[in-house]
Amino acid sequence: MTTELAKTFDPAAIEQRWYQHWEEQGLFRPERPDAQPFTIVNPPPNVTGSLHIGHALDNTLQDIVIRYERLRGKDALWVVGTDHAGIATQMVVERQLEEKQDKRTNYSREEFVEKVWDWKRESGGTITTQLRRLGCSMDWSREQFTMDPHFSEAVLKVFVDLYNDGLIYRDKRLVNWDPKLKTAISDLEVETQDIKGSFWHFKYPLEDGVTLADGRDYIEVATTRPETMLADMAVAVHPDDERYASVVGKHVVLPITGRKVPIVADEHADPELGSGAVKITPGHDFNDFDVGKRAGFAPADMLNMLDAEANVCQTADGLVPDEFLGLHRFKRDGVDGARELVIQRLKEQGYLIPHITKTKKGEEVELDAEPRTIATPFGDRGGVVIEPWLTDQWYVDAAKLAVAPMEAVRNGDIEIIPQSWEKTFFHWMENIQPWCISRQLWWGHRIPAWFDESGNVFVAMTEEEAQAKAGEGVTLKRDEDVLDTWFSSGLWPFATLGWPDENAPLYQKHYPNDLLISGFDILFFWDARMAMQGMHLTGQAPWKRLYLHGLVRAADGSKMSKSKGNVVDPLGLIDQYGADALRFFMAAMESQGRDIKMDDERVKGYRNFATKLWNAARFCQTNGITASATMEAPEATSAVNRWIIGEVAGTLTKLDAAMADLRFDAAANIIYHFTWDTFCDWYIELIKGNFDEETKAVAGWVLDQILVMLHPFMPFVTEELWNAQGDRANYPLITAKWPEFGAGVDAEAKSEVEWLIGLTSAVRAAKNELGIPPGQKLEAYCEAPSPLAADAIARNSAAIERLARISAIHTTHAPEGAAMQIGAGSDTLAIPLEGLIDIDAEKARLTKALEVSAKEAKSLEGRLGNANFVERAKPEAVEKAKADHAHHSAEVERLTAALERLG
RNA sequence: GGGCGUAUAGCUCAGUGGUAGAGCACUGUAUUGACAUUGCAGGGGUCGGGAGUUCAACUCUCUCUACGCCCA
Repeated sequence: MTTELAKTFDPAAIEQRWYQHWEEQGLFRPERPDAQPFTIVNPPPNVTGSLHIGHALDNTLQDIVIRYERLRGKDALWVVGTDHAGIATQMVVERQLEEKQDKRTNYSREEFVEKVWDWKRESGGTITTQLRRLGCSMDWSREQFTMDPHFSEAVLKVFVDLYNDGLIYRDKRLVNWDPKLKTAISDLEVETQDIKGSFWHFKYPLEDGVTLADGRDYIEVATTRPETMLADMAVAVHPDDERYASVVGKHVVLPITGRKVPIVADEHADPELGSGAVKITPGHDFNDFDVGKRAGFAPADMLNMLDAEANVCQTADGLVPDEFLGLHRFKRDGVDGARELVIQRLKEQGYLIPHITKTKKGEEVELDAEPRTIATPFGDRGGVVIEPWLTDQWYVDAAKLAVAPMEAVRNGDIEIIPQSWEKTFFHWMENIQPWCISRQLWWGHRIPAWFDESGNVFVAMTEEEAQAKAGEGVTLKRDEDVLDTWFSSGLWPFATLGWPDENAPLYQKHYPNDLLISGFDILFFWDARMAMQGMHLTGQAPWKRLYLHGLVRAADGSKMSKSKGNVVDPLGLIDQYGADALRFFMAAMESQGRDIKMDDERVKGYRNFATKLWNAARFCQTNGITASATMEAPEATSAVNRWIIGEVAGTLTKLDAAMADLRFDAAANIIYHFTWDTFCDWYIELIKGNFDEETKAVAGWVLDQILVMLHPFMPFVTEELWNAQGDRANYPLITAKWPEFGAGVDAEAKSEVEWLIGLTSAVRAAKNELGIPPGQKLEAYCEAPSPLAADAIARNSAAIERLARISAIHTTHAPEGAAMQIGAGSDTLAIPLEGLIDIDAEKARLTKALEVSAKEAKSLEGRLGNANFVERAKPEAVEKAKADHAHHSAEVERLTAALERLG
């Protein structure tokens, strides 16, 4: 029994119902113990996150692939879950405390972490509900969280193992320090922005009457960060710079602190830039750190002048004047900081070299500093300027781990799609820096390292093991820090499957994963690190293919951002147009290697497409066309039925090819055009009024094939229609079988139907151009029809009458007088129109067509007359040119004759 | 500074070494039952500029211009 359908498709009425049904019935991952596995893991969104348009794209693509593979009979597993998002989550909970005039440090670590868990239980993971609205068919029964006990266990084990392998180590060096969040972050979490700043020039006096060659008793240095002069430890000049050759090895006495620091020769100093001399602050600048090391300063001896909040503290040599202590590094919230005070003092003491410039009027003015654009590092979470800060942190030796993934990409074990990303991948991997993985947070995986009182470290899975290593009676204190969230999400492809238990059934069957789909924006953050960790820990590439998609941009092409207020909410689009339409939009717009511009009109167009299909199904139902019972195409005798079966076969072949290449846009367009153009506009029109048993069976079968092929893209409407078409005996579409049948293209049927279509189109076009009412029925004459035409006419008179509005085609000579000349295939039909049309209009129409064909024929003639072409071109190209030439020549003849007949 | 990408119809985008397509928009037209969230027909592009390779270039190479992204 079919279910009667409403006149208009209403997505909201069916989406939730079907999603619930699928999930409750366990249809996202049916038991298929013997089937070939197919595995995708989703990029775990932040537990604090909510669905944005980028998630919608990413997850739609994954769902299309997973539904496709599930339909193809595979044991398709889509792993889903969220990550604990160390900084983001801790910030959310701290903000909640702030609202109650409370703060984290009012609690013990354990109490605070418990509060985070409370938050997670209450409000975490809203995105998982939102992914359901998009129709994503993940295996929710195995939903994961990076802080789950088994996952945490894996993370600690990885830390311990990598430490034992010498791939994780503790080091004192400069890190990117976020003074707002008071934690180290990795270099990937730093975003460089150009901001307007200043370049100050100072005099550093030379000690003991030493002078430069030109007699000056000072060295000029320049800086964008004057406050750091409180911790300067040297002045560097280029070894080949003759201006300073005589003072290398001598000292300057710093203003304010009175510190005596050496002048060193180092290639870092660029003679072309400014004075050629640079101040060196090894404890607060990455370049200076290296210069300092070369100059013989050990990291432990490098001066530090800032605390964790970037307020000035006393340096080890005690030379910073009291008035600076406690000041913020620079002006903040309208309050002057160390920078401003340093400038003031230098100016007062005559050490500031003013910047002379001219106004627009040409008057000379004196400024404290030269205005400059400065590339400034900001923390991507906290949004404040990053401070290079000298601390002890844990590092991963990324350079060693990067070797295997690079080899995997080179030898094809990992295929990156689109391939153009390979270069970016290699460039980053080849220049990879040590990865700082410790974070000064409370929420996250606490580092399994214990220190004794003399600072010796013991790394172990548990305190007991660490104690055993340290020996009895030794007092141990656990490292306070937690691990970078990406360190744990890098284990996602295998730790979600039961690793490190290598015998875990899921791991055995579903690792390595088949495919990873992610935005290119996390290629380094996540994808590369997964590859590094995966290859080292499991010995295998975590996935065979890596598909990178672009960003979804606002309609004007700008990046979506909350601050710009141009964020499009995918849930709003779903409310408005339905999840199926949004999904289809994402698929149709996803051409490899390009960002997607948001276009509501296009989403609307795909909503219309769903409605079109809905109405086609409705039409089928009212004519007794119902669910088919076979995979095989029904037996067919009529040309139209044989033709449409062949068209399904062709569509299926093209669709499979597009899916194999992950060409989502091509796949979507193939099924779209088959459904709308071929099935709705031609097949249904051709069979109207002729619903014999064969036709009903074929039409029902074709509609079923459409529903299956379209299902990965539009799961809701297809499932609804599938079930409305008849009793499927507990055989839901989501777990149905992908089309599989023996029938192919029937060439005879194809030419016959194409002849019919050609005739119909030609008649419609001619009538339209001559202003004859489209509904008007006419008679035609075809004196000597080709065998194809004769058959087509004899077998399809009803369709010709209904579609082409030709009531009869006589195989006799057309009566004298004005007639419309219609071409169909190689045949010409004359349609007498005495008194109905303007003969001049018909002549004009034919002349226009004649000119087109004559031009084409002439051009092709020229090409075929070119010996070079005939000899050198591919035989197919020559053949095609010959055929085209024959066609156009025939058209010229036909149209000329037609014009002659008109007189 | 280095790398990558993009430039095709009014807009958003496909595209192949053999002479250019889709959706939307636009124009004309159609309404006694699948669908006006529709049907039918149509107009519209020297494929960013220039040079080269080739019998043939939107397609391959070089170069220029514009825009975007990443890294330093």
